[in-house]
Amino acid sequence: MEANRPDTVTRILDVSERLFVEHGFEATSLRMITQQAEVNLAAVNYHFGSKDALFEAVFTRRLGPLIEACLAELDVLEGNKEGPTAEGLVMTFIRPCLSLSKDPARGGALFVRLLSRTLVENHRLLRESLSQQYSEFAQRYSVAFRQALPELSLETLSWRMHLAFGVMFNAFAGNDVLKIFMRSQIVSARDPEMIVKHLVPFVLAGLTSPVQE
Amino acid sequence: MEANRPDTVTRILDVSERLFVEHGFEATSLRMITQQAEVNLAAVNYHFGSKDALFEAVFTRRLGPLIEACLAELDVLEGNKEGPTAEGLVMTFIRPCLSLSKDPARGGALFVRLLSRTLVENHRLLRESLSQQYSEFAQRYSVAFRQALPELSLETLSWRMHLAFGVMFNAFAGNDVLKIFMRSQIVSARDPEMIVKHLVPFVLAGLTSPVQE
DNA sequence: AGGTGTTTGAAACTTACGTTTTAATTTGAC
DNA sequence: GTCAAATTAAAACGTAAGTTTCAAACACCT
Repeated sequence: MEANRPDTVTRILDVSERLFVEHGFEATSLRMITQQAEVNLAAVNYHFGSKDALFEAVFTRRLGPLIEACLAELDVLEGNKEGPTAEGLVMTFIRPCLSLSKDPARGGALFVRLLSRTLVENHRLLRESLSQQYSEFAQRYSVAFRQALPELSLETLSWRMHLAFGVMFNAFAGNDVLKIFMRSQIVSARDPEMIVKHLVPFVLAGLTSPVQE
Repeated sequence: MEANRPDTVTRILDVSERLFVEHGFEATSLRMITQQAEVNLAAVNYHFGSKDALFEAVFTRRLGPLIEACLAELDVLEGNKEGPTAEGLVMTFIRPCLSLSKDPARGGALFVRLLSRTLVENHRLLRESLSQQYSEFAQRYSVAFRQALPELSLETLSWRMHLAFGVMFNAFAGNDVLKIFMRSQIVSARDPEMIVKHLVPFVLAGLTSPVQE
């Protein structure tokens, strides 16, 4: 057929990624996917086994490299003489997200939105398979943030990391709470450069704010 | 039958609220709802018309009062002589959320989670019906934050409000990004008092952080 | 008590879903 | 070119979904 038309598996993954983000897992039918991917209905079950397995495949295709990129950035940062700073740590997460968001070949910002959706939906995939698979990720960041912000108690630091990663994920996913209420939403809310420009100072301020007594 | 057993409509709403949060709109069937609510299957369509209308009813039952409570807090704050502070403004939103979260009779923290889920899922209900219905909410906060933080440019302020409301919603919804990766999640992540203790300083720091050049 | 409008109950209807099956087609090695 | 394996195509299967129907039960007013 055509030269640069991706193969069946890739076409299914690409279309699924987009549709899962747009409509969610449950509301996306295999017939929608196979129709838009221009493949036969049975192709999904043939190549992936089930709709659940397809979802996992869509997910792991992007998450693995993203985590790897963060860990690689952490390696570089920890190679420096002086210990990691909060800003340096935040950027080890921001940069891979930004890179992913700007690369259409890797799904652009789609995957971060999918990740965000899946998180909120509390999928069993995240609770079971992935949680222990990427436990190194959280472990490394926990240790590094303890070094970068030693003046914070363990409880406070855990909470701030929780809040910081939450707001970062949300920002990259383009989740705009205020858009429900506002007619004029932020026009640049999904421009990756703009995200970083405003997100990083916000997160850093929250992370490094002096503890209240 | 029993004395304090709520009527059919209320039982349906209560069960729906919980199930929509747990499984999402699409994955929650009317048969699940009517079974747990101990009402007939046809009762949903009789009282609400459709599953979509039921969802809207579940939603508006809580959102209206929550918005009203925020606006009432804003009224009080704006009645003071000196203009509103960022902290005062944040608290006008935090207090009603906290109050809702602590009140089981009003669904406790369930509704905030439903709101968060619905936001991320980008339901048409939020895009269409509710957006203009509660536009006063965003309008009032926009004006008030402009007064409280006059040194920020309009762009920066919009972004910070966007990020601040995002992290506040997320915190109250108990969305824990790191829980995918960590075995030991924050145990207190859904204790309302703990949320406020750590959330408010974080958000305030982000909102009032000096602008970078 | 009788009668009217409202609510509930049980069943069926239509549709769409994920999956399976079987045959046709294509691919790749010898 | 041939044959076996892998892939695609088309159709059907069983199930569960939202909705509708219609009769029975209930509530309320005079």
